[in-house]
Parts: sequence; C-alpha cells; structure tokens
Amino acid sequence: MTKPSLRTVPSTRKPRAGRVKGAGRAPVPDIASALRERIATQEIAPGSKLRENELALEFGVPRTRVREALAVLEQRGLVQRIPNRGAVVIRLELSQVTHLYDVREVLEGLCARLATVNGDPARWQSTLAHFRGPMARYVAEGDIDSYIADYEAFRRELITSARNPVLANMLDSILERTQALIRRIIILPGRAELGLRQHTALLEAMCSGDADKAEQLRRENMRSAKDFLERYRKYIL
Amino acid sequence: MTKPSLRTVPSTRKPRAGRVKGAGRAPVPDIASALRERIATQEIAPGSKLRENELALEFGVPRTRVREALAVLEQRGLVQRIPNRGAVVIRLELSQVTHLYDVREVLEGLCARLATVNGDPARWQSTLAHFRGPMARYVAEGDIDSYIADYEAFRRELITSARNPVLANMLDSILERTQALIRRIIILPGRAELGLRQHTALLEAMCSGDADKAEQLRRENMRSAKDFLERYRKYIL
DNA sequence: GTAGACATTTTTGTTGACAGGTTTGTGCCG
DNA sequence: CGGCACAAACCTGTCAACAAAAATGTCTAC
Repeated sequence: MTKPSLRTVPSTRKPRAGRVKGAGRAPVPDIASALRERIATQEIAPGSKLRENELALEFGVPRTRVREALAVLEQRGLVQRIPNRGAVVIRLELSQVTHLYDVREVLEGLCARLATVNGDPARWQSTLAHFRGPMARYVAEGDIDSYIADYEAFRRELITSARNPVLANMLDSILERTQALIRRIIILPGRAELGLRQHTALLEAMCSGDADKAEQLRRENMRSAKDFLERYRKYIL
Repeated sequence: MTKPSLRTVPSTRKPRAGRVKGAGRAPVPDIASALRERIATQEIAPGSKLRENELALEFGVPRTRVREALAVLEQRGLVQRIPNRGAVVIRLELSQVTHLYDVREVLEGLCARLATVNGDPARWQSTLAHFRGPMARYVAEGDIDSYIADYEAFRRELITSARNPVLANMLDSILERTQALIRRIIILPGRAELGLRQHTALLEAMCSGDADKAEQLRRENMRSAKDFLERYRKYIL
C-alpha cells in the first residue's frame, strides 16, 4: 500500500562517474571490508537487503565484483543469500549469540594460554599497569570509548602473541559477527567493573607464567559476559 | 576523461548453442564439494595447480562457476590463490597442523561438553557398548577401515548432539584440512589402542553426565593425537 | 654450449549482455 | 471495496567473449 516514492534514478542516467566512494577500481577484499564495517556499525541494519546493482554503482565496480564480495560475506556468516532473492544481513537471534559465545569462550581461553606460553612473562607487566591505572580510571569516569579502544588493543595483542593463524582467523570471524553487541554489553550495570577485575586477574596470571590459570580466567570472563548478555537480553537484542 | 566504452551493437545472433554432451549442470557447491573430496583423498596432491579451464571442461560447466568454487575453497583454507598465477592446493606444514590441532583440541572439548549437557545420559550407552565390543575387535584385528568409519560416525553424532551450528562449522573446516592425515595417524603403533581407551573413557563420563570430565578427556585425547603426530612427523608429512 | 631476448601459447582476470525468477504495479471481476 | 489474475519492472544467476598477465618455446649472439 505504501507508495514507493522516489526510486533512485527514474530516467536520467548518471552521466559522469558519480562514484561516491573509491574512485576507480576497488579490489574485492576492500569491498568486503567496507561492507563488513557497515554491518558492524549497523550502518546497514540487520535484515536489510543488499542489492548488487546498487552497491556496484556506488563503488564504481562491475557487479561481478560485488557478487564475489557478497560470497565472502556469506561464507563468513555475515549475510544470508537466498537463491534468486538476494542477500540480506543476518539478524542475530539470542540462540545464535549464545552459540557464538560458547565457541568464543574456548577460543579466547586457548588464546590466553598460548599467549602466556609463547611470550616471556615480563612482556605483560606494562599492560597490567595500564589496566590498573588508566583503564581503571576510564571505567570510574565512564569513558567507555577509551576503555573499549584499549581493551581491543589488548585483545589484538593477545591474538598476535598466540601466534596461531587458524585461531586468529576464527576469532576474527566471531568478532565480526558480534561486534555490534560489545558496546551494548559493556555499558550494562556493573559489567565494565567486573570485566576490569577479570582482565587484571588474567594479566596477573600471565605475568606469573601460569598458562592454565590464564586460560581458566579468560574462560570465566567470557562466561560472565555471556551471562550478562542473557540476563539483559531484552535491552540488547 | 575516461573514455566510456562504446556500447556494442547486438548484431550477433546466437543460434541456441546446444550442449555437446549430456554434460549436466553442476551447481557451485557441488563443484566445491567434489574438489574438496579430491583434496581430502589426495587424489589431487598438495602443491598441484588447479587450472580453471581444465576443471570447467571436465565438469562441463562454464569457467565462472569453477572460479566461484575455487573462491570458496580459498576461504575455507584448502587452496591458495596467487593473483594472475592461479590456485594451488595448500601444502600442510607441521606448524600449520599443530595450529589446527591446538584449535581442534578446545573445540572438540567444547563439543563433548555440550553433547553431554544437551542429551540424556542414556543416549550414549549403546555407543559405549559399541566401542567396548565391535570397535575393540576392529582394533585388535587391524580392521582400520571399519574403525575409522564408525569413529567418524561417533564424531558426527557428537557434533549433532552439541547443537551448535557455529561450532559444527568450525570443526568441519578443521576436518576438511586435516582429513588427509587421520588415516596415517591412526595406523601409528599404539595409536588406535590408546584412542580406543580414551574414547571409552570419554563415553563413560558422558554416560554419567559429567560434562567437565568429558571435556577434559576429549582434550587429552586430542593432545595425545597431536603428540603422536609430532613424534612421528617424519613418517606422516 | 649457454644465456638472454623475442614470439607464441596458455592461463587467469574482467566485463557487459542475456535469461530466468521474483517482486511490484495495475486492471478486472466478484 | 477487496481479492485475484495479469503485465511490467526489477533483480539475480549465468555465460561467453575480450584483455592482460604469465609461462613456454625458439632463436641468436657470444
């Protein structure tokens, strides 16, 4: 019943290359990354249709390349493609998020263990200090952005230190799919404070070279994140 | 000042080109599966080049479809694609296998735990009996094929019972990449016997509903498999 | 006899066009 | 006034031809 007002480009062709984004030639990985970014930031809402022609026009690339990028995103679990109907952004159900967090728990645990085993303990001292000092202040002052940014850096450092490309790839895949949520979890009452304590404990275990404990602590951390998520699911999903 | 490519005049008429043979139409996933199978069985050796034209001809499909299939295989980590040089089957280094097994350890552990939690304990009684009876006989008699087949069935049952699609997908991904190895690991001296004992112990834990123990036992099982692999690496890789 | 330059062939990368299916808009009939 | 059938527009799936790059083969010069 809704009048389909203003469909873009009624009859006038775009005469010039009106490429809004990258000028000429964007490689497939770049297109996939750009799309991934938009999905993560919810610039493209879950459930939206991704029209190939539209994207091809915007990026100024042939449709085939957009198609390849969509195939990558499908393999990565970010979009769902229905034959002859196109690609839509995956809508996160609670069950799906639970599945992701169950897997993430053991993978992050492994990551913490490997990072502890691989590096020398002294390496994490400065990070521990950072969590005890500035990070604690961020939490106390409610500077969520700084806290998230530095936490992400720490997480990346863990992955790098683990030196396991397979693990890194899988963790990336999970992060891509849950990134839209972390900001909403972290502002839950008490979550940041608990997380901070847990990260500090983890770093202490890592500094003392106790890999088993590091793994266990990291897993507990993930489990508690999942608990928060399930408890406050109404406010998040 | 990009000169827009001149619009081609549709002068050539296509006389409904008939397909030469009954060479059917294979969808992209089928081609990917076929290739995956060949890689797993080493019908295509690691390091081989996969020529698009060749495969297109063999499958009786246009080259584009082979190309898509190769893209899937690349995302799955089974082949490596170098720009302008084509796709080659990944060659497994020991370090890579170690990485895969480290990740597999925690994922299989999670799988065992979830399978224990989700199903009722009685469900695994018959499987336990199967491992104590026929499976033990297979090992004693050296009937490796039957042993592997039934073990694979058990493994799939675990994955199904875990009811976690994310986990299932990742375990599949790992299996695809290591499948060429399992047969060689299992024939190592003492491996099958140890594995049998470990699987039996795992099933006992599952029957008693002890999820934590199940996870731990499964992880030990994987770790010992990795140990065998590293000890006998000369004979395997 | 070998190394290097050039020509040929093979293989991959890219593009636009066409065909089939789905959604959307419109008119007719109950 | 609402629902159904039909037609148009749109979108995706598919394909074969074209262009560029790499690999291969050949010949010549030293």
